[in-house]
Amino acid sequence: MINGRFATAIHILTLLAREEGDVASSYIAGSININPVLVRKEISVLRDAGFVATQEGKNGGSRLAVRPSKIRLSDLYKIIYREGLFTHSKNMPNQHCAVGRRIGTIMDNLNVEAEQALLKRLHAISIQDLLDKV
Amino acid sequence: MINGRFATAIHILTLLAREEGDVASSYIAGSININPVLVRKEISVLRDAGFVATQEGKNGGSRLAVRPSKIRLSDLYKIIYREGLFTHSKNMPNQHCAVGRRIGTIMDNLNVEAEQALLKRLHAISIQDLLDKV
DNA sequence: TGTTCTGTAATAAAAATAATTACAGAATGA
DNA sequence: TCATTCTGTAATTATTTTTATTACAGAACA
Repeated sequence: MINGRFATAIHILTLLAREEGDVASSYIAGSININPVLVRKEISVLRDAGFVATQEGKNGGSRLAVRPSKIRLSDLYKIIYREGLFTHSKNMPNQHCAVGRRIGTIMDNLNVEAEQALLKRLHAISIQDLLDKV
Repeated sequence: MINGRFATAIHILTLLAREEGDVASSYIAGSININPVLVRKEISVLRDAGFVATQEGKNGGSRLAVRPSKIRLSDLYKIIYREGLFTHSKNMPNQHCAVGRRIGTIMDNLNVEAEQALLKRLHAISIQDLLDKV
């Protein structure tokens, strides 16, 4: 679902987009109302993607590394749902049944279609757009 | 995610679309490789929606109640994800923070946008279309 | 009237998410 | 220098969600 990590990432980035200096993970966690460790983990993903920069040590924290208008939600989606939002069931369908044999491929194609539709829409929305709504 | 119940429903309907008479839940469960009770539960939802008809008792089972071309995946999606695929986190964000105060509405809007994009695509695909691929 | 289906409730097991604890290392500055 | 306050990350626990199982009443049929 689009919540969970995706919502967390959006919240983090929108918050950072509004703040001047380095923002501590505990502060961000206080705004989202989740555990600071989860924030740090998500930030490490965002950092790997080049969206944020982090300063360790006292008075440290994170800040945006690019302009908010450069962060599209489609990028975020791809980073976070690397393995596809619409994942496989791990129960192997019955291969002796014609439908069971084909359903895997059918669902795969469907997932691709669905994700493409989603990404196309998310591509048009940036963190700046969300920021404008705050 | 699009799997789980959604994939189950699609599998059930595609199977029923290929079969002549009433199909038992245990047979369907054997094709999907899940528990028959889950199949019966999902069928009860599909029945409430008017897509399938069920015959109880010996030699009973389910069959399609409408033509496969009349069942669009967008309909299925709506039936199954009544409360929205992209649901809320139940942690209330910090209302003393400007971002925390607005993020709920922002995510709600985003979810609507995302679902609309998804539904638009799913609207163009029917069970008949999937059947043609089997 | 026994057999074989369904419907559904209740419970248990498994998987996915989120929270917490713990601690080493980095930067700061008194 | 060294106490303080940050981060990063591993390990564990707790919670929630999803799936599976068990159980049994009722329907239809031969």
